[in-house]
Amino acid sequence: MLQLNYIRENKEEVINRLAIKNFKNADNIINTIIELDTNRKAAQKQADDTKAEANAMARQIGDLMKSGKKEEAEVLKAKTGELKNTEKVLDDKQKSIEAEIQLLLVTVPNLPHSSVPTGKGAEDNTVVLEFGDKPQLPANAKPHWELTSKYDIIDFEMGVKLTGAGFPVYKGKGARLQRALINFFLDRATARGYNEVQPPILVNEDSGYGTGQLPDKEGQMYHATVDNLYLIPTAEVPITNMYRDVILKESDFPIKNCGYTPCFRREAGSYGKDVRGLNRLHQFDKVEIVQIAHPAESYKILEDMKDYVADLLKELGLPFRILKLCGGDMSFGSALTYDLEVWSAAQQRWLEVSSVSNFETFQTNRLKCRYKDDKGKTQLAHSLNGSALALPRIVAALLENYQTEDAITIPKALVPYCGFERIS
RNA sequence: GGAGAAAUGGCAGAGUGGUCGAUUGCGGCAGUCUUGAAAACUGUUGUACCGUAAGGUACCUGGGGUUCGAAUCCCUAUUUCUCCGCCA
Repeated sequence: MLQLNYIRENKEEVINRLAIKNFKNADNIINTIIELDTNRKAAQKQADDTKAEANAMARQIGDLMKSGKKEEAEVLKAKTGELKNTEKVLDDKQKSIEAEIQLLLVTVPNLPHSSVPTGKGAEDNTVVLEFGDKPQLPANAKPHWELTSKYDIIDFEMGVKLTGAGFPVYKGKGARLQRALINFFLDRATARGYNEVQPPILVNEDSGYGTGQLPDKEGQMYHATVDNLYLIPTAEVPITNMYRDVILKESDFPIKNCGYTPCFRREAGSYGKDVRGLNRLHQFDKVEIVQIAHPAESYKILEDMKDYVADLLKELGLPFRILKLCGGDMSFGSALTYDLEVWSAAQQRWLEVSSVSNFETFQTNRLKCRYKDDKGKTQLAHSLNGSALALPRIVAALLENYQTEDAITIPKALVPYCGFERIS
């Protein structure tokens, strides 16, 4: 959520930058918000003045009572009735304007960073790095969904029986590979100074709002309605919400957390070949890295996070590329996003395995995550997060890229974690 | 799940209808003293909104109510603690 004061003071700039995100009707919405805010201020002034008057009168009545002047007190009491009514009306007015502002404000996306390229969609993203050689596969190379059944390591049909499509059952060395990847990712992250946390995978409504999944992406989360809890779509939600309503000290920075959780996404509305095999699941495993940063440091940190994820892919020996997303392809809350995609050799396509973003104050404004600066003033912190990494597509690329005639070779870095060198 | 108790500022802990945004202690910050530090002493120390400012308003877990006036009384939700039950 953008800061109202910032919108007021930088109206033209806000409208121009929203254009880069292809946000429709920005001019109209921003002007309406500012106008409503002006009304709100006037309403608050009136309400506050009325309350001040009522408070003064109550004090007077108290004094009169104490000094035994009951009749005078009664006279004043009679006067307060009208004041109370006015108070109620003005309060309601203020509240309804505030609600109106809020309703509009949550529809406005974050402003893109000045380096974000313009563009409409995925085709306009900038490739900032392409790394590694695409492997030459044997003539009869198979896509991962055939390999998984050939070696009996992932059972999609069993998942359908137990739950439904998009909930695979990992078996034998397939299951072990999952565990190996999770441990590998967590070990690397902690070695880089991230503090490992194991958060709940169900969160309440407040947390959903805090990181912005609610209200707009309500339909994308599984909702346990009996207790009004949501299954997390990413560990970003609980880990970032740990800093909801928190005032930090400057010396607390940098705050680096990582965590493994299963992630749950309804993925309502996605069908077709993109969802085959491991390409798109309803439940999957992911290690997430999250930082709360000093605003002056956040872009340096973003680069560092991006480079860290790239290092993971290098260690796994997967060819990858890094994209800087254009305005039209960026997520709602992000100011700058790098996507990391691995080359899936049998599918002959890039698969997104990580998205690393700086949200600047967009999340922390809603979360009320602040710090005291050197002048003792409270300021909003910056929040950043990235996948490091999501498992399914990594597994897909590993299986496809490392396949031989009769086996799948495990990359060196993973062997100590797997306890085997090949799947055959 | 049943019965009872409780929730106050960074922490501890007073406050049971009026001048309480809240006594006090600890912690934090600034200063005095000191070569420096500690100790001691002095001062200061929540957040948000409105206002150029003076100042005003709101917040004592959340929501609602009683009252001229609520941290204080009532209702409700949540959480915590104790006892009982159940249980990985």
